Amino acid sequence: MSDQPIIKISLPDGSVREYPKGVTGHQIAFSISEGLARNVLAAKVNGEVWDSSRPIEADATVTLLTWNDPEGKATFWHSSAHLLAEALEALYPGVKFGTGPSLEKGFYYDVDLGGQALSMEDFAAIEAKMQELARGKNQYLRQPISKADAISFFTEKGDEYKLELIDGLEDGQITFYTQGNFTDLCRGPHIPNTGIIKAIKLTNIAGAYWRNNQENKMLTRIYGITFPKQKELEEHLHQVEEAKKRDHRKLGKELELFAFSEKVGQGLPLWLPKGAMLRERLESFLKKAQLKAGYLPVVTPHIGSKALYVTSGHWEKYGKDSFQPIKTPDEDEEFMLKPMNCPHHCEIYKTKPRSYRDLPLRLAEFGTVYRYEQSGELHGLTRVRGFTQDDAHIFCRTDQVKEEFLRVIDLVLYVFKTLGFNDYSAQISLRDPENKAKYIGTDEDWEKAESAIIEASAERGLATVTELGEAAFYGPKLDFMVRDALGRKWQLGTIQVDYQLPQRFNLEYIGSDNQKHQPVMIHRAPFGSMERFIAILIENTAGQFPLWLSPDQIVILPISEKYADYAEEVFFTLQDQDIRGFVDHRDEKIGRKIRDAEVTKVPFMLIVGEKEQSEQLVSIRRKGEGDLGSMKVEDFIVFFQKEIKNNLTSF
RNA sequence: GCUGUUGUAGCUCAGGGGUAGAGCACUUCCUUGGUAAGGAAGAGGUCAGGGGUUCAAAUCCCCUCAACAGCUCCA
Repeated sequence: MSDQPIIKISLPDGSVREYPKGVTGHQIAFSISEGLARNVLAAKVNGEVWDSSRPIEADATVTLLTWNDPEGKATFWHSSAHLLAEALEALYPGVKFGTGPSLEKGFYYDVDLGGQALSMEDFAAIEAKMQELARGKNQYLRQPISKADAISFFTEKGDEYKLELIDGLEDGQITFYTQGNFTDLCRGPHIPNTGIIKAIKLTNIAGAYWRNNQENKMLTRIYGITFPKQKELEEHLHQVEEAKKRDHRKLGKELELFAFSEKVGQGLPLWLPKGAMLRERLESFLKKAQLKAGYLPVVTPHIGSKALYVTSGHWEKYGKDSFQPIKTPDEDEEFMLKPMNCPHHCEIYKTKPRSYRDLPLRLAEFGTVYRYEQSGELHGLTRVRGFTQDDAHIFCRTDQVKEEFLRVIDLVLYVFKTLGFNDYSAQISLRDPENKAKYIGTDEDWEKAESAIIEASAERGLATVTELGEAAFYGPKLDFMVRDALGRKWQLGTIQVDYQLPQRFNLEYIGSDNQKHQPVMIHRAPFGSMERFIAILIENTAGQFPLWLSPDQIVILPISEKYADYAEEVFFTLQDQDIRGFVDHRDEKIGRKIRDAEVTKVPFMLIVGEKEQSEQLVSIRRKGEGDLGSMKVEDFIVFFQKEIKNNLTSF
């Protein structure tokens, strides 16, 4: 009616429009343009995402969400999960449902098929059913429901998982959503109707524990992804294929960087010559920076007596799940493969009395450690059982913690920047306030350590996310997380403040007051581990490493065997300038040699034939770019060294 | 650790109850070639390992190991 109350809707462009009370997101969109109305998937009302069909009853700030908004996609995929569930219920009567959320890319639904096995071969039929249901353009209908009615609905259906979820919900806050013949317990929101879902692909199937708890039953998790257009699905699948080509396990084999052997053992990488050279370069790069940053190198053994880990607390915490103790001919004598370097470093600290003038003491070691990771966790070089940490422990006074922490952040950022790791996130990992028993140490120490990390991160302007319950058992951490080619997240650099170990090892120093004090320890590793870092480096660069790291920097390609001597001469000149590579003496045509050099990702090809030999030149070809013309060998050396200098700045 | 899938030549993969296949790589020979694959011949496998069914098993069944995907874990 004309005297309907009016409400004010603020839109993202700053405009404020008036609509009758009860207007929906869809109606607002329609008043702007028909095209927008067609594309609206949901509406963000005062910061909360709503169905675009839900009436707005008061003045509000509204953002209309489309496929271009992350929240629009999330809604689309969540609704797709419901569509999957509807298809499953149609094809597998009696199926029970766990949860079915959207993901960063796609969605899943956890289901219990009552012992019936489902495989990827069944996907085609399920996808077809989903397509059929999508074409029905069924609306997603929201329905608030009382707790009692919700319980009776799912009791009748016999779905104990939904009943368990309802159990944790508050009466009056419960909603159901129905599309077609399928009704689900769901907070929403959803897209207007199933017809918007045009392209459907089920991608994977795997087990997942109910409510993420190992003690619970394992459900079948079905993953999928959907798009509003077929073309977008095709593009997505293409991208996934491209990403697979960057997988470090594949490239590591192809480029002969590392290998695994069943006989050596699971999760124990073998570094091949090219990989070892790459790794050594990375090590010396960091060693150089650390020397400038005031670190002192130390070297400690690969094993330590069990007593060392009893003192550190690692024995109690991880003893059962570690490689088991090494015995000696001496009864009762036991050693452990070291799972961490810190206890050894604490003993180095204790080799002499320390004065406050000695602090901070920064002890650095590329220390190889061994951890018995769960077999299901092992993954290429990113999760292994023997790996080398670019470890260091900073022993300092309480008043130096923040300054030291800041200096470590700077070092980590330098490392990341030099290696082109721009896409990282900084995560502050604190202890789980609900479960303090998992950790050692007093509340006071934890609070001091946690605030030191939070302050230092803020001071360096890091964009951080905070995760509760992710701390190490002895202290909070600042972790630098990156993603691999397939989008999985891994921790690389880490900085941890620790008040516990100094206590357990009775570390002390004499202060200016001539009294004994306890130092604070900072554990830190900019790479994290050489193995994982190199894995990510391989994936980031697709195996095309920066010139200074490349195992072979140049290859010399003689046109024929007649120029072999000249090729050797050029090679030795370059080798004298520390330029790495080899001469391709094979009895092949130049086209073939070029192709093989391209495939093995050698940055520079130096072609030598009659013309080059007679004029003392080399013809330069850059991988991926092609012919750069001819130049004198000396000029190439200058050019080459300038290249390296440009992307390898010092700390 | 759990659930599922997979395991055939150095690599990528086809095959499938009746003597083991291809391409690339490798070896030898021919070719001495100018900017992304020259030609020919040859060699190479206990079909992951163990057990079972069968006249016969690489193939079917069971166990073990490993890899892969996800979950759980991660000092």
